[in-house]
Amino acid sequence: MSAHTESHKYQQQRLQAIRSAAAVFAEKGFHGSSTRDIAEHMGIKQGSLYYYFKSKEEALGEVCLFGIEDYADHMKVIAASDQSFESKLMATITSHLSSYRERNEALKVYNDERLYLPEEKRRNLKVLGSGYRQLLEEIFEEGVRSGVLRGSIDCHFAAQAVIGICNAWGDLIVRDPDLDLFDIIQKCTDLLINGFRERRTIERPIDQ
Amino acid sequence: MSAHTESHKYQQQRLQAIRSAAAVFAEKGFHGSSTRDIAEHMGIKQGSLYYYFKSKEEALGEVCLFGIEDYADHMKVIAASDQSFESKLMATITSHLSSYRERNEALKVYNDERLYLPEEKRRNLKVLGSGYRQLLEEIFEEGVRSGVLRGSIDCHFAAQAVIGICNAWGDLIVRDPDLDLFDIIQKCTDLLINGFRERRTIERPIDQ
DNA sequence: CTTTTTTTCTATAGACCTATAGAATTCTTC
DNA sequence: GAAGAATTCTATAGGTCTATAGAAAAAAAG
Repeated sequence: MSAHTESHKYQQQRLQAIRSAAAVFAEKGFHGSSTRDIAEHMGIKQGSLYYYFKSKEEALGEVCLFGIEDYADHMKVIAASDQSFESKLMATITSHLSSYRERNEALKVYNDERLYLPEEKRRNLKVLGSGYRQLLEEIFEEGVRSGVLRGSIDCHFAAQAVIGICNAWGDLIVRDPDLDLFDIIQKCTDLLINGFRERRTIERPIDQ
Repeated sequence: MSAHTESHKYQQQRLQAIRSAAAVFAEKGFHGSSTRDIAEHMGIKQGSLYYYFKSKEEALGEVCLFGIEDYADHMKVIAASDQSFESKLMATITSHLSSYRERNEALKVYNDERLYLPEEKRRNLKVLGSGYRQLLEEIFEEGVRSGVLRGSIDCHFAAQAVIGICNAWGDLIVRDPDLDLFDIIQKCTDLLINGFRERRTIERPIDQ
């Protein structure tokens, strides 16, 4: 029963444990992963993992939090910035998809496994996730007010659609490292703004 | 070791077993579900389940097949039909989303759990899934040729995007039975065709 | 009603998994 | 380099899970 000085090494290793759990959960799912898998991934023995987590479930909670947290933070920066609607949308998609490619697997775990958390923890996480969606929704509302977007669109639907499409492509990106991230970002943005229909009027494609 | 007369009752019960497995897998995931859960769901004892499946994994395989099969069949009907691009797209979305709401949970299991199947079975399923996407892609190509869609769009991207957005909304639909299916179908179709941008030109909204 | 076949049940072997306890090791600090 | 603290290890209790074997029950056939 250690008195948790929260030493430097402890913090470092705990972070590593979260990363390892994220990688393993992302590949095999929460129930398909064993604590042995996670421990092996970080180069320690199974029992030692419990120095950092009080249970496997706590590990899942930390991974989900890690996944959504700075992701939601990033959204705040975008929402607060002084860009056009189109730039904000593209920045959102870029942030979302990049996080799948580069950052870590925690976002995927948040998306796919959080429902295995106990009710209460899930509610806490939902606050962050809803906050994210809310900010995105407000970006759309602003877009409508400024006349860039059609007045008839449902901003709640729009925000969900962006998140959905990003998660779908995120999964594909994780599975296929050869996919061109920037190409997908552009096409997603283009789709959401312009749709697929041919127009008789000549209009600039979205400027980046 | 029965000689499998494939009696009427056997077939009936096996189908029930697949349905039960689909329901349980959809709720708890493959690794989170036990054979006891599945058996209980169909009102028999755990051991009896092995009269219908040789392993839990085989059950997953059957569920995935069941999920994608008539779903892909339905796509063939749509693709072969003699409708406008817009009608075909809407029919596709309708079929996809309705299957989440009404039919069964097998499609969700196909989407989320098939990667836990052994390599070979996964390849077999991939044929069906790719066929589905292929048909959708061809619908888009036809749309481009007929001038309804912009010539600049990437039809492979478009098909993936449709599938992605349908799966994303499908998950939401499963979790929230109050969502208005037809409303979502219309908004998805509208988004994919027209995008969110305001146009100065006056154009009819998509006719249904 | 008896025999045969199909379906379900009970019981269990054998594997694996989580979480804990206490020993062993490594790192700090004096 | 000795004492104390932090980290990792080994070993295991106690639980659950898959899959099988053989008995029992139900259904079908004669």
